[in-house]
Amino acid sequence: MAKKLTSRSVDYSKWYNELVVQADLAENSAVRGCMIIKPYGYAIWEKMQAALDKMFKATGHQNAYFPLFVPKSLFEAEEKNAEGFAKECAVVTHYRLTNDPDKPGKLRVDPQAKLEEELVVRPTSEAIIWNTYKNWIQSYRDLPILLNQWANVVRWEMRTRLFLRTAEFLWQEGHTAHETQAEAMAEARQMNQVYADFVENFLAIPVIQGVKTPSERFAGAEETFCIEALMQDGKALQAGTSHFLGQNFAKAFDVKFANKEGGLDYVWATSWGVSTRLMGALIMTHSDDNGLVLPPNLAPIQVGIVPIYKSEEQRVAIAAVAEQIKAELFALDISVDFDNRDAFKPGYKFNAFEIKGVPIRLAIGPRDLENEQVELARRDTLEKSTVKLSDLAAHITQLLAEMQQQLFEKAKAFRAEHTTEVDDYATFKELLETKGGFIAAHWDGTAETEEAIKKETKATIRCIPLAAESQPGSCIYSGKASQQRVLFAKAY
RNA sequence: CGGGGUGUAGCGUAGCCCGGUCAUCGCGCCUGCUUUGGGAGCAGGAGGUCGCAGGUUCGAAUCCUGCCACCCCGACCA
Repeated sequence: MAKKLTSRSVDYSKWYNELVVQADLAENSAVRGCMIIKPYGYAIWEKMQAALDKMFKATGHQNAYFPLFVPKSLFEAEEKNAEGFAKECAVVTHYRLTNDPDKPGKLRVDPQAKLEEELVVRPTSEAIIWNTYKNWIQSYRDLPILLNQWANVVRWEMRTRLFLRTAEFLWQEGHTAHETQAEAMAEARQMNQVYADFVENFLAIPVIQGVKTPSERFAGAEETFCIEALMQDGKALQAGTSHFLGQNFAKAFDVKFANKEGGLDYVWATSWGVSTRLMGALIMTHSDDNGLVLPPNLAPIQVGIVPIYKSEEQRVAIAAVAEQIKAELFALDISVDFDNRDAFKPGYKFNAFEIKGVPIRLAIGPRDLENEQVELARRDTLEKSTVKLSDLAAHITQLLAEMQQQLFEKAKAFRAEHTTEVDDYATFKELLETKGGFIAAHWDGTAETEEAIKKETKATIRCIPLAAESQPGSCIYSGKASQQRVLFAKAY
């Protein structure tokens, strides 16, 4: 079962994997590095999708869908992007299988069916989309294009882990085209802000907004904005990115438009995405030794009801009350699961709801019936209380909102405790090994220093925070002058 | 692709060095009874080509050879 999270000595990865399985979210597939998302896990993803989609629409975006396959010639058009992803591409080379003459009953790839041009399974869709935008854009009147697609992508990573890094994953990717640099830059910033709002308000995970250093930038981007979160084991997790792509893709795919002055300009671009990795962030931010803890806004089941009875008569009477509560909460748009299965005992059901992270659990027994009350247990604090039936709906409505807020505050307090300003390299190294978390330190701005620190400590610059005030200092590694602190951490 | 390791029931495992009632145990599953306010107890039961293919031997989960798969460490990474 789960071990203590806070101890540095535990095998966190084991804890994480066990938790994912126990909470019934996902499992490894027979396909290498791929993941099967189970119904309960997918329900959470759907909630994320719904909330994000609403925010995208509110900022003027529409959904569309582009092909899974990218012809190699298109893929390689934007050199930096192609180079960045080349090492992790799945490639389709044939389109047919045939009976194997040497092994009866077996199939082999038909050598006759070799594709004229290989198809890359998209690791991201800039190439195929910009090849399309070329045909859609002639004039400034065609701009901006503000599209998003919900899709799967494939990145053939060496090492995989449920939700955090799987060979195939689900995500949304926004791809926008603009008339001016300023407009594209504003879009990239806006979407990073949308991500920050979403993750903080729905997942209850506090994030730091920042920009990536050149070496950590998305392949093909001129600026990468990101939101960085801190997990309970002190490691950082990149939760979302938004890229200002400049005119790189427009130039690679020759996307020009006639501007208002009658000249011809290259289009300015952005792309932005978040993935099922957010599920990993959710798990690692809030969960405890008893299992998953879900913020009410994302919980597929917000209230679980457990009946406690001895006789069939009691069971019927309790079910009547439970159904009534369920109907009342349903009318308030609160999702309820009344677990009336006779094959399981109450203790088992308590535990099952706990593992799944159901925010509020109600227990109703004969005692409660008599007193017109229920026992209410909240998942985050594990506290129990007794609530009168007459007050129940109002109480739950308020409590759910409160829990959402408190989970966020708790995570924020944790992050504050685990963010340290450091001015010398010895302390920096020691902190990484002991306390972990974010370390705000001065950096001379060179890739060499960044690389050296990474080699020596495994810590990377997570981001240069947008909100940071300028503060002169000297680089912890080289001692050279620096104008502001950046955030270092070991990361997933 | 380098270094290390592991394949035994749905899952997790013992046995392997030292061949011979060894196919072990736990979880899960099925049946019955008793239970039900924090993961039930007892009794009975089902389920395994011991990764695959050869070899050595009277006899192989165990020894040998070759394959295959997976895991961990490194390079890579949302």
